[in-house]
Amino acid sequence: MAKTVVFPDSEPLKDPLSVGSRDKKQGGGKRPDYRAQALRLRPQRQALPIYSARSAIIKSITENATVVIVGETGSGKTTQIPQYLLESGITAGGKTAIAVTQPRRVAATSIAKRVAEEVGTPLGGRVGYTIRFEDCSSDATQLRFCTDGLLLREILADPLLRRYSVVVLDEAHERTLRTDILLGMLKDIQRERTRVAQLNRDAEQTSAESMEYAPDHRSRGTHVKFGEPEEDEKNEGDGTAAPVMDEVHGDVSGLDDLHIVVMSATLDAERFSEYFDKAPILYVAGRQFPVTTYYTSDPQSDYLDAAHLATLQIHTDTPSDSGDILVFLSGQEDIENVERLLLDSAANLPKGVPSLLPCPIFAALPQAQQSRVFDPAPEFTRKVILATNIAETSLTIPGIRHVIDSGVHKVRGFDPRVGESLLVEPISKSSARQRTGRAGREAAGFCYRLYTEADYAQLPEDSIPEIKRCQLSMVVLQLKASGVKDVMKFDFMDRPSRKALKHALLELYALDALDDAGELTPLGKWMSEFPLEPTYAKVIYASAAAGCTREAIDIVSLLSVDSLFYVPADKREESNAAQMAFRSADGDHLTYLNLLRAFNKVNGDSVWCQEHFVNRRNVRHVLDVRQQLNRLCARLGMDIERSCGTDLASVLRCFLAGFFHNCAMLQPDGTYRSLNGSQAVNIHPASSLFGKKTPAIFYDQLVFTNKLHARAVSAVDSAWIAQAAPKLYGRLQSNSST
DNA sequence: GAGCACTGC
Repeated sequence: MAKTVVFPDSEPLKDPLSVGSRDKKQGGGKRPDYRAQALRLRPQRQALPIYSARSAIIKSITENATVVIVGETGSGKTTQIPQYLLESGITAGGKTAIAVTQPRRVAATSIAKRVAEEVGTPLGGRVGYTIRFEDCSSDATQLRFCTDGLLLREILADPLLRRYSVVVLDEAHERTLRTDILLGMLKDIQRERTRVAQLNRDAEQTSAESMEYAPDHRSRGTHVKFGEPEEDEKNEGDGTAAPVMDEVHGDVSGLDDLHIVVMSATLDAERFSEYFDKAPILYVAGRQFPVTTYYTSDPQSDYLDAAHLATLQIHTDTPSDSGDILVFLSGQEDIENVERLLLDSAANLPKGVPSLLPCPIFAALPQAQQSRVFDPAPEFTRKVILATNIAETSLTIPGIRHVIDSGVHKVRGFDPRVGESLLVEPISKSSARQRTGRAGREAAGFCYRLYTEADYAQLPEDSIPEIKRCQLSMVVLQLKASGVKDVMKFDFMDRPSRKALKHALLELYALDALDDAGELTPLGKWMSEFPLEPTYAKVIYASAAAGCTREAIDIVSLLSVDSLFYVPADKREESNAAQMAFRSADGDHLTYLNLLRAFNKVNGDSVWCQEHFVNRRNVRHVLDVRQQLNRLCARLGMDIERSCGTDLASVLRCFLAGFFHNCAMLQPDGTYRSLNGSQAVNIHPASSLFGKKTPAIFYDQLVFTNKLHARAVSAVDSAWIAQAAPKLYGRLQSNSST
């Protein structure tokens, strides 16, 4: 079944502009000479390892419903295969398009740019990209790069993905939550498209007057009214209306089969192949420089210490022009510790040894400091990049020849009984190989694993797919909204536990997104329109009746990033003082709101942000989310300017419509206990309510690290909790008066 | 007394 592609292929590439329709905006004289540029890049394209397999790849994809392609780093699969498809004429002269999904936004945009250059068209013409907040595509776009999350949203609007004849899933081996949902849904869509296409072909043959399609299994749009949510619980919705084919599938005449291409970097291709009914697997050789791997002879009890010593050893034993050092650590704390150790040692290096410059990089680090890893090191200096997993896949740092692998990373986990966790765990073999590969991007390199070879042998082959270790309420809502009746029977490539699925169903039921029969309610359908966790969508819904939609949208947007502030380890006091300016006695939600207002007042001034330890990039992301939610809410008929003014208690109250499960009460001994599980809950030290004895609180999330921490906490009156969830907590008395 | 990485019409 599996075959290796090594066929020579002498067929020259076609003229990029002679294939398919031409771009609309031509002429005018001033436009850059795209064609000349494409011709210039052609020799590079033809020199890629994958080029020799070009015709075999096209043949396999056009002849099979699904093809799995394994290509190592540097094979060129990501940029070339989409172009081969474009050249193959699979888009029926431009009537249909090709979608290529990426797990990350930057990848989608940068690859689209590169491919547009190679094809010889302006970006947004025949080749374009679409990511959240940014659409660089047009009606002429036949090759669209997008994030996998975006294609998922597209399925909600177009359940059969009618505009596409091919969907390419890149980086499928990463098994992100969205890749896994896409895999399942695409399999479904492919089956339905084949059926419809067959009917179309039959109809063409017999020219039958009326075609009959099987009963529709997808739900139709319904609407939700605002103003009196108490009253319209029951009599809302039109779910019983007779199905109208066009509303569901749109025009299906002429609809053809959907081709799926699964691209993966590792050798777990067999599993993808099995999942897609034994789809053929093509292997494409990559181009990587050799990396020599070393293990420690004994297990290391302290990997921070080991990382520090290994760095010094490499630095003194190899010439400084032999490349920079990249150290993989688990998180900010690790990184700051190793940085401190290195700075101490760097100050005491023997004479004649070049300087050592530690460069930390992790997601929460402000942009300005992140970009330092890309700056060339000063004269006679070697850079040591101290990184989290961010350097494993998300960004590639040039100049790296030495990799030090601690063998650990932090993993977000979820268990319906224990809740969410964030713990340091050993990495997988494929992750270790990925880290190693980072030393061989530009030349032969070295990888130093801070664990023994025997330990390596014990590591799991692959990490557990995200879908098996995260909350599923949003996944389930999305599946329900795209017409999956029984999520327990959905064909997941890796099935989440029954418990986790049930937990999600119960959560959605509690939020009134599902009814007694487990069917999507009109409110549930409404909530699924939001690119948000269902709890947040519920808060926005409740804000209409509470008269605080403005504030609800603001705060929900603020909660969509995980660090509004950046606190360097050595400036905790200073930053605490600076943050007092925004602090609300009611807790973090209103503190964040104050921050947003202050940020807007100074127009996001970067000096102001620095002085207040505000993460500017993240607040700007908040503004993007806010704008998107504003538009969506306006479209759904909400009054987005409806504000509660100074009555901010009503916003907090409104949050309980989504967060009644996330409440805790102060105990006589000064600790907190959660209302739903009676677990001991600790207010996170970064919270504005830390150390305060607030009688009743609700929190945005509960995460176990070394303790169970409530992050983003606000004070509430327990009577509000009783009113938000009378069946669960109706007995609670108010704690505000007296 | 302390936060891995992503994503969303």
